[in-house]
Amino acid sequence: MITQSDSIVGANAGRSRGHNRQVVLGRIQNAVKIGRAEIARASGLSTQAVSNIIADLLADGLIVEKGYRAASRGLPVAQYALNPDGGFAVGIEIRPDAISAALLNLCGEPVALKRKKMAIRNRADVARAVGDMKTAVVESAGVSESALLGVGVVMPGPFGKTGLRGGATELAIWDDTSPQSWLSDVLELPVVVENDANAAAISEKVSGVAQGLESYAYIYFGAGLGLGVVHKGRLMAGAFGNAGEIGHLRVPSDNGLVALQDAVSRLSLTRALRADGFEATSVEDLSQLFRRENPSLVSWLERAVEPLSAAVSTVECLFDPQTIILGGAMPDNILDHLVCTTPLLDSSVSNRPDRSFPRLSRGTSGRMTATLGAAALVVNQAFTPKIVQQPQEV
Amino acid sequence: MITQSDSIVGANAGRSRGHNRQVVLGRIQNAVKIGRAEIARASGLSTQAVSNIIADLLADGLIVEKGYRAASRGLPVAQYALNPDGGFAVGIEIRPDAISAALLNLCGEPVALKRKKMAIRNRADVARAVGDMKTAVVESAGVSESALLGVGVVMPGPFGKTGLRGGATELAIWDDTSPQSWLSDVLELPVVVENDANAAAISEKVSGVAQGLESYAYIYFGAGLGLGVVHKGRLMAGAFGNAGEIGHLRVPSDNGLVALQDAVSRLSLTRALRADGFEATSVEDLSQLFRRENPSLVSWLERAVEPLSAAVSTVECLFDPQTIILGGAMPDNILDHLVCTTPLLDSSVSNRPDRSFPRLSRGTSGRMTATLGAAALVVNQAFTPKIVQQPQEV
DNA sequence: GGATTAGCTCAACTGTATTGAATTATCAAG
DNA sequence: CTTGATAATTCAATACAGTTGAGCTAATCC
Repeated sequence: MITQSDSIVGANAGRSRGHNRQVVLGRIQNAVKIGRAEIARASGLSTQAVSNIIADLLADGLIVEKGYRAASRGLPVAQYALNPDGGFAVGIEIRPDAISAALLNLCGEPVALKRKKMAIRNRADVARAVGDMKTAVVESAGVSESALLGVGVVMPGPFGKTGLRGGATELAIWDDTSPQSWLSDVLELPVVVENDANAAAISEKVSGVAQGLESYAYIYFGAGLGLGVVHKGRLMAGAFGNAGEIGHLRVPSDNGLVALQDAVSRLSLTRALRADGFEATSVEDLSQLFRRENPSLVSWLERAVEPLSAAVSTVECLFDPQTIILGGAMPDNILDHLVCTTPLLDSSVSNRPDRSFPRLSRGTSGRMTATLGAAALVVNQAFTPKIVQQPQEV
Repeated sequence: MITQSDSIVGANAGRSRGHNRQVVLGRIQNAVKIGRAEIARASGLSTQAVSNIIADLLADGLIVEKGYRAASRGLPVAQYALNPDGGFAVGIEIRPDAISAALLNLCGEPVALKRKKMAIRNRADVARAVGDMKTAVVESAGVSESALLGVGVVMPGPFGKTGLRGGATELAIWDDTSPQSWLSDVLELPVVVENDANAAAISEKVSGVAQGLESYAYIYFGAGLGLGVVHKGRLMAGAFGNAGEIGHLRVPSDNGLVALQDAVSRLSLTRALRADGFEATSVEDLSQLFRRENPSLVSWLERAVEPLSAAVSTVECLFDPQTIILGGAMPDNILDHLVCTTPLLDSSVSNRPDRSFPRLSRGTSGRMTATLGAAALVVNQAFTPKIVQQPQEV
């Protein structure tokens, strides 16, 4: 995703403070309600340091005091929680034919959504559309510009020149500078650019089934099929930002090996339905067809589970995640059906007796998943610190 | 690998210094020879800070001055390089029937190797064997205990209870505490525990074809087949330490779907040869059979490339690595042959026009690969800092 | 009601990195 | 061959952030 390779930098007082702020914020988010002493224990900082940072965060309005709790003995703890209105993140999803935007508060709750059909062909279109949508969504929620944490932008991958046809490549905006940097210049705000699957994955971490999870995978139904992988709390984007092109995985099906997304994806389903004379343009249409046990849909589902099962077991083998989430532009009932009916191999690293999460689960679905995810990327950054402890030092 | 989930900790003066030392060391390792000013520019630290750290590292004997270079104008830069004898890492590989050990210097060059056949059944066996081998290898190289950076231990995965049969699980040493912590107690040294594929992957980073690479994958021929993935300079171990169980991937072959390692692995080759009446117990035997164009071997190779190709394209799809390295307990000539003959899909994210590394390459091979890798894990830790810069802050 | 416990604050202290001026050694130009 | 420009390096002072230990406070336990 065209991140400028996260370079590793030296630490100094200022950067340490920034990091520690994020550590503390992350703990608060994770615990919902927590006191200073507990944060200190969990983060390896002194209570005093945590106290100072808490004071900062209060002053910045990012957190609020949330009552006292008399634990066992001792002075009752003053608890803190995120201030939902302490900051807002804009999420923008760009597709060749439409653009949508979302505004999320610090807790990851949506406070505004917009969607607009429009053709986007070049860089100027993108810049204008993104700017307009950002303004629209911010104004409709009545949020001040200064409360914006940043903008997350989602475009379908793969990014750059690859051996895969199709995708956003055709927007032809990847040529010289990275979209991340020029969008950041245009918007005068921090910008994160990701593909839809990765954004959806982070969305589940910020406010969804992946809350508290460290390592998981998200199989995303877009036009094709994408995979977002979070490992130790961080997105795994691949050397060139195109990891997780799971749609192009070769899987066995009735007619030999096919690309996974030819068997399992929104597009493959739409095509199958159309071949049988059914039309479904929205997620709701599909949901209805499923409720009515449309034979064409049922047959597609029957054909889809085997390839999907192969993909799931591949992901389990290679990533050993805590869970695999299914989500995206599909109705809940279909996703739930897939979660229930996809056979899981017994001979898998994931088939461990002591699991605390199901091997497969359903995530956020619907049209706006990726857009919400775009904003979630920004919220997530506020909570993800930079330091990873290593076992020991030299 | 049963790493205690790298928890994220707060930064303070001491930890910042530790981190910065590693940043500086990492730069020196990467550049081979480098001056303070350049390190400062590359790491985002002031020259003064780098100067102080360099003084520290010199005092600790980890680096040495390596001549002056009169660049264009100005004062000639005083250059520094790693001191090969500045520290040593012990690597130990445990198998059910044998144990081997290696000693690597700071530059990643082997200075001692040992191998011993012995049955290892329980924890006491492991503790004794590891201790003995460590002593043996350290004494044979005449290195002082105080120069030891740590011990890397490699055991074949998968770790813990999974749905996979076989593997080191049967050593039954995983029950209560993690081997990492009790071995560390026994040896009174920092210990890293990893599986063979991951160790081999890191070995290539420390002194091999992956030097300077950020994200790559290593397909490791052990008894079965393993995958080690390095992403942004760090090992990707999976939530439970069992990522990369690529051998259990279901791939298409002549007789339907099979586990990859039933078609491509040392064991599968040995079996194929035995079925045709040939015996090959060592890597050298295999190399000779290959040179003599043994028909049984040739036929196995012909059958192996298709499944291997499927695995390679799966890895490309899901990880988008800079390169995929083939290595392990196979002779160079066979690995080279596989690198050349394995078909690579055109429709892959990895098929980019601007590649600077081949999609497939050969890594270190032979019996000791994993043992060397075990030690490389320790060396690598000395160079891998804890802070990952994030695009921006809140 | 006194002892104990635990959260929290205050103030002094410490460790690191930064800053800006001074020093040194080389190259390039006159 | 001298002079000025250039860049690496060091020195000394400063700033920043976290730590430490004493002291305060408000609960629970006995």
